[in-house]
Amino acid sequence: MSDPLSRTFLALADPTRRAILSQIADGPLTVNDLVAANHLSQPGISKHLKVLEEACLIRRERVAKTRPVHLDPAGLQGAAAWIDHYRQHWQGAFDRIDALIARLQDEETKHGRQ
Amino acid sequence: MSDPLSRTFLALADPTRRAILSQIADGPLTVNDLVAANHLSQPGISKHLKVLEEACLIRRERVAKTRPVHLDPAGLQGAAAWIDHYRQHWQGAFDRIDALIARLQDEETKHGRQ
DNA sequence: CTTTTGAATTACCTATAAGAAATATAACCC
DNA sequence: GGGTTATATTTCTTATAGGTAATTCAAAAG
Repeated sequence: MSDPLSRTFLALADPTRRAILSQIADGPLTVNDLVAANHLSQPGISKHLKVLEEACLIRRERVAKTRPVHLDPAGLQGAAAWIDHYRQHWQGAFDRIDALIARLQDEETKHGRQ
Repeated sequence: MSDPLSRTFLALADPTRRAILSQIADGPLTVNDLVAANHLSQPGISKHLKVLEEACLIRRERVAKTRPVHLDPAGLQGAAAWIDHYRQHWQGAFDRIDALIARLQDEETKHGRQ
């Protein structure tokens, strides 16, 4: 219903789902592994996995009875690209803030001296 | 209620709010400017701005009657940091995919020759 | 002080999300 | 086939999001 980027950010806007991504970062895990790692019911985990899958943040394969869950770079690619597009602006803002802080500290120092 | 990172990603999970960030990327705009730019009611815009502010994605100052809206790098800093932490994994996945594609193309070429 | 304008808040409605519990599907084992 | 295990789907409830309209607040202008 909503656009892919919104789906991706929405999927990331949940601590459990971010935890799942973190847990599969170093290799695939089964749904049961994820149920054990996140004290949540199995249907709850499956629902989160569906959200992550529709956001292209994970992929699921089929190994015998289990469905190992993998990181999918595609969804994160979109989010990272969007953020990168603004990074220069933020960087500019960082620089301005750094400059402001430096200036204030400098003036404070002068005050202290007088 | 939820953690800062979830608030930030949730704030980014809406096209109108991303549009607002885009519109103020090159300089502050007033609420009325944003109402005109996004066909949405004024209370609607104000509600989005509140979400963005609580996610530390914008700041609002007070100039006479108007409240110019600025980008705030703080919120995006958190989101970017989280994503960067995983970028290496995705990059690894990218590389594996690239390698796979290259290998498949190579085999296809061999097939074509035979 | 009254009016006007910019913006925030409230009230309300509808749609969707998150959670648990129950049930269904799918693959393996005997 | 029948049982078991792994996972998905459905159903229900509660909470929250997003939208509009009406009201309120705040600052400026006359």
